[in-house]
Amino acid sequence: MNALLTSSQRQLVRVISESGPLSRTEMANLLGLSKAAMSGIARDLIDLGVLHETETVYGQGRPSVRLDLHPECAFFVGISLLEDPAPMILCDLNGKIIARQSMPLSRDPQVIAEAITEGLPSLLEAHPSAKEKLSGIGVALSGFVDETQSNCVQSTLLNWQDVPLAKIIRERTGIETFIENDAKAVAVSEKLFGSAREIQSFSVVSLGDGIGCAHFIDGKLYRGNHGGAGEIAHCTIEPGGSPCRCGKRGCLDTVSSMKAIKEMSRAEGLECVSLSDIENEASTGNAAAIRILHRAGSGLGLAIANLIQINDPGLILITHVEGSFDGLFGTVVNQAIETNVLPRYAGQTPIRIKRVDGDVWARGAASIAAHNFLIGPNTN
Amino acid sequence: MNALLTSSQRQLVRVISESGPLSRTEMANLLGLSKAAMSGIARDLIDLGVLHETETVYGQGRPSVRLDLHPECAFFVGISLLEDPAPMILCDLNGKIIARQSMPLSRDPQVIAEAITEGLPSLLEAHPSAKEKLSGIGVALSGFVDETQSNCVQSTLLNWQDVPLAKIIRERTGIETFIENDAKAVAVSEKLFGSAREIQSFSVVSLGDGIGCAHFIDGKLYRGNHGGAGEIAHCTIEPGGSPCRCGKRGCLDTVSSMKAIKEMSRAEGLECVSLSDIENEASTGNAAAIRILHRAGSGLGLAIANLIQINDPGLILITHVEGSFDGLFGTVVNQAIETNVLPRYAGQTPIRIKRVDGDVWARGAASIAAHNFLIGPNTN
DNA sequence: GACACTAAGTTCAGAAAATGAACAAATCAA
DNA sequence: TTGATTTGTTCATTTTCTGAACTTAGTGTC
Repeated sequence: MNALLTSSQRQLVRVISESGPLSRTEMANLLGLSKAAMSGIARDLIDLGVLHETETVYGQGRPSVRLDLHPECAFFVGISLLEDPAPMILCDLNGKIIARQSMPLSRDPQVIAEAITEGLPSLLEAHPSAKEKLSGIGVALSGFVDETQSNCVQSTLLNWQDVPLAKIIRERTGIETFIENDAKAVAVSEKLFGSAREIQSFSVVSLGDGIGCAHFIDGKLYRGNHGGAGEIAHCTIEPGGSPCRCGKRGCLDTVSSMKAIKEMSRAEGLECVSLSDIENEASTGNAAAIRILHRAGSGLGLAIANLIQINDPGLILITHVEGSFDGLFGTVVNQAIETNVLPRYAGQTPIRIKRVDGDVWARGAASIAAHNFLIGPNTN
Repeated sequence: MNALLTSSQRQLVRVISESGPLSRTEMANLLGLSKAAMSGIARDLIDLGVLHETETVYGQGRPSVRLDLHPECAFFVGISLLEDPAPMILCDLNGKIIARQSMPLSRDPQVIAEAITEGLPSLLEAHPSAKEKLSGIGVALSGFVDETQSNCVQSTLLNWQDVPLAKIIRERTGIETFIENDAKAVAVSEKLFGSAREIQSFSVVSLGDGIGCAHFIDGKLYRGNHGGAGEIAHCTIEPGGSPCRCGKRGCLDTVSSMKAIKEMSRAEGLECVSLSDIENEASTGNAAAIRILHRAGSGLGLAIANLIQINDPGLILITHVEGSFDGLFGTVVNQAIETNVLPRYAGQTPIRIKRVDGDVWARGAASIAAHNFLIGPNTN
């Protein structure tokens, strides 16, 4: 179906997915087409079930009718290989999750493909229309993915090297499949479903056991020359600092990741199992807890400040699963960003904090499939 | 003339400017058009004088004829407002400088426009065809420029705030004019005329009295949300370090710029007026000189490593006017990059050093006009 | 409530751009 | 010399877009 859309239809779908519902006239202006051409394109897409008419807006003259993507014109499956068991969700074109289950995680791509194939029927069971209009599978994983979103070039976590996972799953299930790095998948889902819809250039920093980061530049996910754009976790923050598992020293990952914070706490003899625990300790005046949070926060803040200086994004979106940004840690992060960004820019770059639930990765994965459905792999 | 080209013609011109001479069949494949369509488009562009046939390539079957941009189909004037007197050059579509003169620098935009208008006749005097085909003026300056390349949002050096310089010059001379930040202009000239032609994503770091940086991402200059992408000079490199004129502390600019290196030398009592002098001192074992170069080199290396980690560019091009990269400074920069980049990427990002002459800025400025002529402001 | 006024969206003939297929052109290989 | 091969052209046809006139569905005014 994707391939059946003409290039103008594609452009229109893209514009709506970025800007939300628009009238025909508005779309004609945005795309630089005549009203006549728009009229035809819109009619075709409505007939195809891709668009539908929504609200009517009254002003002077004939009211305009806004067109939006029909949320149920396509459905997507998203799978996260970052957790065990691996979550598997079904969602519509708006990113709404309509079914959820899980499957065992494996390091063998064939076994993964098999598990997905076996899991699909029950996932789709209660949703016959989704079954019919299933348009793609997305898989999120920790590692480097090539620009075709088909091959995992390298994954330490899964111990992979050049694994054509997408092709394997595609062949096994018969469904169009794309894979993506975890942080990049989250960025796409924020662009497509989330709070960064209308922003052309922004970066997502995802804070969890590790630290991920991905950039949208001029409306497109920028993956970098080796798929490594956004590897902020291994920026040197403390020159000559603690050794990192990557082989260098003083990486951001060794200072500000949740894993690092917890390890530092343990080393200091604090009995903390979560960020909240450490925040609590700090708020009661525990010097070690304060020191750890300060170090972690200023490290992350410095890295983000560098990112702002280098790329001048329109938004920094920090996602975190655990803890909160209301405490000392968040305060220090914000302060460090302020003090390390050019004064005339400080405060000019919106920093948005978003607490995400356990579905982030799976939803991100699904958004990769949705993105390929909407925009297509080749951005003409 | 620019406006007279159709969108297909534009695309073709762009492809050739990126890939160099191509046969009609190759272009048809690259643009996804039929041979028939290509044939017509090529004919039109040849008739317009934009393209011309170059070498004939023999293989099996009918030989193919490569088409290239006609270097004399358009001429551009480039002016650098970074020096006094301000250089003013005339160049063709290949970036070849065919005339050169200078004009007095001023802080008054009206006076600048006047000086340009007065300088044009003598610049064009010996080149009647250039006079006829003059297609644009480019101006490079130190400061922030908005995305329309018309307004200087802010320039400390010129003490400007929201100056619509391009419009003023355009109105005074009657010639299409674009302005650009110095580092970004150099990046464009490297993409258009220089060694980064075929690379889609790369960063230029220009080392001089100050440090500039600009990114090409997916074949387009990325200027950032406030035009501030590439402000690497004010990344914090030494937290809590020396105060910078920007108001922060420990900026790269305070450690690694030529100005900083010279100031540090003076503070150490070294009688050095150029980088070469300091390199000489260092090579004879002068501890202070070695310390200064080490500090400056590792600062710059760290900043570039951060840039690589964050953006994973296909090339880092370091341009420098003064000194050389053969000595201690260059060695330390390279080492610092190596040790601060993810080991599995170290050495994967080509670092190219380019010594540039005094025409860089003016040629960069001209390339901005050329870019707008070739690709147009709106990238459709 | 009749009337003008406004702006959205449609229709349709015609222009513009791209295609497919057949063909001409220029070479190599045997 | 003949056939194979590939580039590039031509032309009728199809696809896509435009301009202008028109229909539609409201608001504002008297």
